[in-house]
Amino acid sequence: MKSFYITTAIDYVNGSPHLGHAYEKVLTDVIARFRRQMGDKVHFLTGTDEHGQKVQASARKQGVAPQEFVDKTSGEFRALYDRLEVSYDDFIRTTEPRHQQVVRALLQQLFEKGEIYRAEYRGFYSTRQEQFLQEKDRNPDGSWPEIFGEVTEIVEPNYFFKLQKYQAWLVDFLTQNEDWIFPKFRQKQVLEFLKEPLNDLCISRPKERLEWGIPLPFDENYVTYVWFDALVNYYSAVVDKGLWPADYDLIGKDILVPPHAVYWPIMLHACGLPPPKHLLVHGWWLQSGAKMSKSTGQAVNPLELVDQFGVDAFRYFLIREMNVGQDSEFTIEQFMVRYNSELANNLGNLVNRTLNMTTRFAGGAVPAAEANDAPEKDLRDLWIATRDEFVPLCERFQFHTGLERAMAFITATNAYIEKRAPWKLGKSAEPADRALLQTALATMAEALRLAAALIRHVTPATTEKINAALGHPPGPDWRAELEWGAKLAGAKVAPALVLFPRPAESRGQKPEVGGQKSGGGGRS
RNA sequence: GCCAGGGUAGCUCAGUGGUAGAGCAGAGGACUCAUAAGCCUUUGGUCGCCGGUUCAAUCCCGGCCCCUGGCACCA
Repeated sequence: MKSFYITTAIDYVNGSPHLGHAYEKVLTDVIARFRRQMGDKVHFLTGTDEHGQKVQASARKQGVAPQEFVDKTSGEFRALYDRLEVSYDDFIRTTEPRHQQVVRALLQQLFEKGEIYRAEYRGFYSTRQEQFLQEKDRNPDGSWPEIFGEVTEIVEPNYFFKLQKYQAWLVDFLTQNEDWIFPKFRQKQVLEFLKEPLNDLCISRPKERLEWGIPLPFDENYVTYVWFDALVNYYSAVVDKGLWPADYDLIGKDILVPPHAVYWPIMLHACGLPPPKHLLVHGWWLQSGAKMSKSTGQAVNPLELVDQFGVDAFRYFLIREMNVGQDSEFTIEQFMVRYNSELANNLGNLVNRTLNMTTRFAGGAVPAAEANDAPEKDLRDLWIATRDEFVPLCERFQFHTGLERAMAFITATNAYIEKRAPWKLGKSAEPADRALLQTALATMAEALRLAAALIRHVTPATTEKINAALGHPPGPDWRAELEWGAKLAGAKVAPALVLFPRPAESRGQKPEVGGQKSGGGGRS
């Protein structure tokens, strides 16, 4: 059994989870579920990033200890992912001892090898914001914005990691591994970035200014600053499991360069470890719609759609709408279009009419097919083509196209039903008509079962409900579930099932999705 | 400014060196098992602009315009 280790970015807990966080985890989950179905032994890691200046400041502002603060906010992220049926195998928190130990061990190792040295760090510091500022924080005229208060240039000793030393190695690695990053064009951006010489990386902060961090093993007056703390989680979580390197690290495009594409592989290389096999870089959900809803006095938080329309509808939308790697617009209108036309009208209604007709015309038991004429054969041929195309699409992360094909098959199944018109056959006592009726009922039930099996990694609960309604306990082998057969003959079906009820909106009213304002573009 | 992505039907997008595609929306029709769902038919586009290569360009090349994002020690 092939092992497949996949990670998400860990979320910084200084804030609440939003659409961007949710998307990344759902996308990773869809990949993880797909790989499991394909027979891989999957290890799926997610978690939270919990140290640093901002967390320390937020905790102080709330008058609680940092640990108490991160326990609470980390719990929020985890609760969301549980709600979204994200099937992670491990949830790592950077405040956990198992992580801190590994970070300290790696730092000690690098220090002893001379990869870390002490030097003066120079920068402009805002006392009010308790942070170093960057050149891009300046106003166009060179002054510092008001919110930073007094800004002074300070010089303090810190520890640096010899990043520049490995620049040539990294360029070489990227040149020789053209498919390291998906989508491919992102890799070009990294090489572009590497045309400029790197500086070494400052990896510490003195404890008097930042105490909420992992102490450096070789100087307890300092804590680790950011990179060795955050990035190492992918490794520390599996250090004793023999799973490194990861097959895929999923990240947003905002944290590709420099952290994941430059710092991380170099850090690993300096430690004598291989880089992850691949990075998968996703885009952002743009929400210009948030502005629009403001003008109507009704802001929309996409996460509220989960409660209103169900987890699977939400997951379906995210995966159906986004071309992995690109950006996409999130609007409630588009969500409703997908929900109504694809989930409710096309799939949901197929489920209900199938169950209803089986109950009405066959006493609630799926008959055996008795004929195989052109309509059956055509549908079956389409199924074979759809299935054969679907798996490779998923392997290339083209999940949205896969779902489109699945929907086309469902549409064809609806069309097949019209062609056979079981409601007419049901009125006939002719033996030929009876046989055709049985064939039609068997065929539509089988097609529905197959369609549900196909999209299981995106809509696990829906697939389960459909199987249950069809009286079908799925087997352990997903590929076998995709074979057209007579698995359902004799199965007792449920009389009816409305999976995706049409909302008030479709009757001319806006859905109630008011609430607090949502976040921005979808950072991880 | 540099780099990248994108600019194709009202909307969201797919696509190919050889008379432009899908879904949704719009129009018409037949049906009634079903979530007033489903099915059939159909309107609709100088494929961002200008040049070039070619028998032929939306697709290749050059230039330009517009939108989005990145340009490091921030995650």
